[in-house]
Amino acid sequence: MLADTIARMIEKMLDERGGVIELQRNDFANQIGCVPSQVSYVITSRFTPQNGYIIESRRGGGGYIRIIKKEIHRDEYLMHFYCAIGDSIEEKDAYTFIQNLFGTGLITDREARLLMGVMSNTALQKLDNATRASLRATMFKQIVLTLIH
Amino acid sequence: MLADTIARMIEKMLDERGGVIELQRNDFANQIGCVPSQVSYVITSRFTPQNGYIIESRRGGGGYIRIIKKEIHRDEYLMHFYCAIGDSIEEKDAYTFIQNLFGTGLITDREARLLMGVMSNTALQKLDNATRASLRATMFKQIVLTLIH
DNA sequence: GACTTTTTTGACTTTGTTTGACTTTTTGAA
DNA sequence: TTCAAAAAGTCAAACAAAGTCAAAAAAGTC
Repeated sequence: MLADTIARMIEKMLDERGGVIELQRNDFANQIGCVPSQVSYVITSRFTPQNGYIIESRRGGGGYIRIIKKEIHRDEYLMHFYCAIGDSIEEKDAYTFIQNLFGTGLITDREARLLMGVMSNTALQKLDNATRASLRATMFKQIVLTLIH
Repeated sequence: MLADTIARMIEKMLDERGGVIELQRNDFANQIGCVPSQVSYVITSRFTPQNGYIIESRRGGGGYIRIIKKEIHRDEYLMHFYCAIGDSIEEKDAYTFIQNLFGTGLITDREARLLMGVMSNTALQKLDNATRASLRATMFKQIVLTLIH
């Protein structure tokens, strides 16, 4: 499919260029052999802010479309995270934290589920509530340390 | 019966293709000589998650239906694993177990490290030795359940 | 044979893609 | 300063799939 092909091309370029590219819509479309608005379509449907991209552009002579792949400053974010943990976390908050890690792409879907599993009340059912919560905090710190690695 | 014929075809393809196929509903229906929704029917009635299949699809130009057969070996192995866990595990044995999961490709390197992290004596330092060990067992069972998913 | 469940079919809906015509913004030359 | 050319943006129509649903038909069950 055309749209996918174009998306792959853009991704590859982003990879090669360290996360920022600038392209001229008409030229690019021409090169591919498609209509210019197809390029717009691909960009608006795939390179969205939700997916971690920033788009900037300018019209007129010498115009361009700039695509930037947002890269989260992992370690910084993680340190921040580490500090936010405190020394006791409820199951619900733990889930939110994990969702967050997933949301920023620091862990995968599966990792999220694994971690929710081991932190669930079910997994920790042997412990009383206070111990559970405090344990989660320690576990979390351990996770962050592993991610910083 | 039509539905069964189609189901057999799909199973055969899955077999030949190592458990993953992608098909275009209209083409496929055409090839068989049936109406497209018949294909949908077969998929929803036979290739269900309960039966160990995962279905993914996309509409629109270049759309497809992807059918994935979950490995049974995996689940079998995991059940075995689950039973082997017992109700108490030392740190060292936990590591061995995790290494095992990694060795058989059931978890990734990173997942292994994350899990070792949360199961380490460090993470569980608040607890006395016996509780730690028993907790690890519960956590492990939770992990296996997540992996079976 | 009456009743229930499963299958078959086709009409209609929703989602995703492609294309082209038209609009807006920007630049540079007369 | 004005205007033409060069971009990119917008939008809607046409097309390409897959999804849904319900009625009719067939197959089972007792």
